[in-house]
Amino acid sequence: MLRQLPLGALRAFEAAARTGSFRAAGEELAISASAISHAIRKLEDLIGAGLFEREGRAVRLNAAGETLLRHVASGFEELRHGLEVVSARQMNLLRLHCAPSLAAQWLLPRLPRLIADAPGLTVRLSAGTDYPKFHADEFDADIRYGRPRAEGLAALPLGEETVTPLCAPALAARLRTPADLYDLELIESDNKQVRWTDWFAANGLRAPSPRGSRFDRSFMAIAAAADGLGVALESTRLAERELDAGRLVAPLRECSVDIRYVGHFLVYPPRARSNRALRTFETWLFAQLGLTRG
Amino acid sequence: MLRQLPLGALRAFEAAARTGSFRAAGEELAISASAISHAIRKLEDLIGAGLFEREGRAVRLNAAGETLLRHVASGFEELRHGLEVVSARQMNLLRLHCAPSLAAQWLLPRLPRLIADAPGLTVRLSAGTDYPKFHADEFDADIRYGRPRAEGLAALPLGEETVTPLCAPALAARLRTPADLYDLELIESDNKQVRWTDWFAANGLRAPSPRGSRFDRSFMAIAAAADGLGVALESTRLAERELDAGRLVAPLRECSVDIRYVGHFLVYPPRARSNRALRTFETWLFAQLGLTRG
DNA sequence: ACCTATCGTTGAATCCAATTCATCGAAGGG
DNA sequence: CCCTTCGATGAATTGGATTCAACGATAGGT
Repeated sequence: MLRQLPLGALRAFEAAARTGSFRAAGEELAISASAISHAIRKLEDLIGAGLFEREGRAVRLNAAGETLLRHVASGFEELRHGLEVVSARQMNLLRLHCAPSLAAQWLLPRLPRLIADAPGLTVRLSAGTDYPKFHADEFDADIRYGRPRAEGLAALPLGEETVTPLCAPALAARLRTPADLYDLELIESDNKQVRWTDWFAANGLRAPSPRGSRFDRSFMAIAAAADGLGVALESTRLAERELDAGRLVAPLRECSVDIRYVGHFLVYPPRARSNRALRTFETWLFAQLGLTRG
Repeated sequence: MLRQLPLGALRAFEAAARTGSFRAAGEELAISASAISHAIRKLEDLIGAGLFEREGRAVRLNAAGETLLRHVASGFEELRHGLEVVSARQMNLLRLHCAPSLAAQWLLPRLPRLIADAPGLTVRLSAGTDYPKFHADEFDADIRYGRPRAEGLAALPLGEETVTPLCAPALAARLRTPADLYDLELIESDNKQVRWTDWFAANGLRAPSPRGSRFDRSFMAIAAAADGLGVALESTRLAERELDAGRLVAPLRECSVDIRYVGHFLVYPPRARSNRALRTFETWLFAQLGLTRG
């Protein structure tokens, strides 16, 4: 069934259709324009219909050609990607997707350490809120915020994080008790599981009506808080750098009830168990978090 | 970028991986087993890793091979399918998807007439309740029950249908007024927009509590009614054959309010406008239904 | 244990399909 | 009007895919 697939001709067609020129296609494939012409003629004879409109010395795809191009392009892309995946596995490449704030605040600062700890490992990191589609084999693993709903995926909780009010040192003097928050600007983070309402409730207080800035990324809320814009309610893990550098402090940590919860998960398809790069990374990640795997 | 895709080797790999045998792969591709061996060795050299485990005279895919096979299989399938689509267009083939009951009750009996009316046209008909995915180019058009939600599709209403109580002639004697239905078995059709409740309401009566048989396909409800199992509430278009043959009658047609509504739609992607087979079919379909297009 | 059949491997030889070459016509740009 | 660029075409060529032939390994039968 695949026996009579004119693969070479299809490759020539793809290049010609994409570039819109036989000459350009030939250059791309390092063959002559004549070869492209022959190949496309062969295809057209096979299907019994034209694929290009010849207009003088120019060529333009017709409807059938457009249709064929869609299929052929995605088909070749799939082949190319398949080879890339198995090659990547061999070269110890980890294709990692990560929630944006954790990537920026926690993972990126540690990448040099990872490279040092795991010689030969190379990491390709993508940050985004979209959920990567593992079935398309675009990524080996994902660190995501929130428990994944999808079935058939391994999801390892990355330990508990502590959520507490954070602000610049200059503001901390005005913060002795949770009730002092009523007088300050509260920075709200969207898309988070723990919000100001929850924190006030845990401390037996009514949350004030919404005011202050809103951000839809934790790292922006943290940066805003460090700039003195107000008090952010964020995970100490995500604010680790600012806390260590003294740009942020957690003034109520000793005199309030902080919220602990599991925010992030390492997720990958079961078949990735055999991926050497991922195994290396998982071990390193859990060690960095002070966790034992399980 | 596609220049160095070893297409021939990938084809050999696909056959070998699928059949699990180099010899079988060779037979399928009409080349020798030796050629398969050479091709796969070339692939393995290229990616720098093995794809098969050699165990004596047997070969078995390893993890990398499994991964590559998934991609390569779907890639070739896409190429093959692309050629099929453009070839089909040329041979005046209409790949039609259709709601099951309309296909069985209305379209199938008319197919001989279509073939006669449109010489050279060939039809491939699939019946199913699933919505065909046009982006995968599996079908040229769909006749579906209910207005389609999807955007970016042309959806032509196929005229109004009349829904009225239908039963076998033997039962019709006991049906003079809508109220007589209280004494008879009512056949309920699931997945329909018009149900007994609606019909009774339109006739100023309270619907009796559910009793009688239930079917999830109209053609089954119609067959059951023709067999004397009770009274079905169905479209006269779907019951056309049984009504013409006298196996079913519509006893209340003259003394009740029947429900008229648009149940079926012809749906296709905009690009299909240039499809000759579809144009032929659309013209024929509207003529059969006594409709003017628009 | 022995024989036989089957399967995959390997390197050299072979061959045929893909490609090039040479030439042509057509169209656009200056 | 000349010059350049592009694609088409058919015959010639070439190099990469394929076969060939010999070999090792394994399984099954007797």
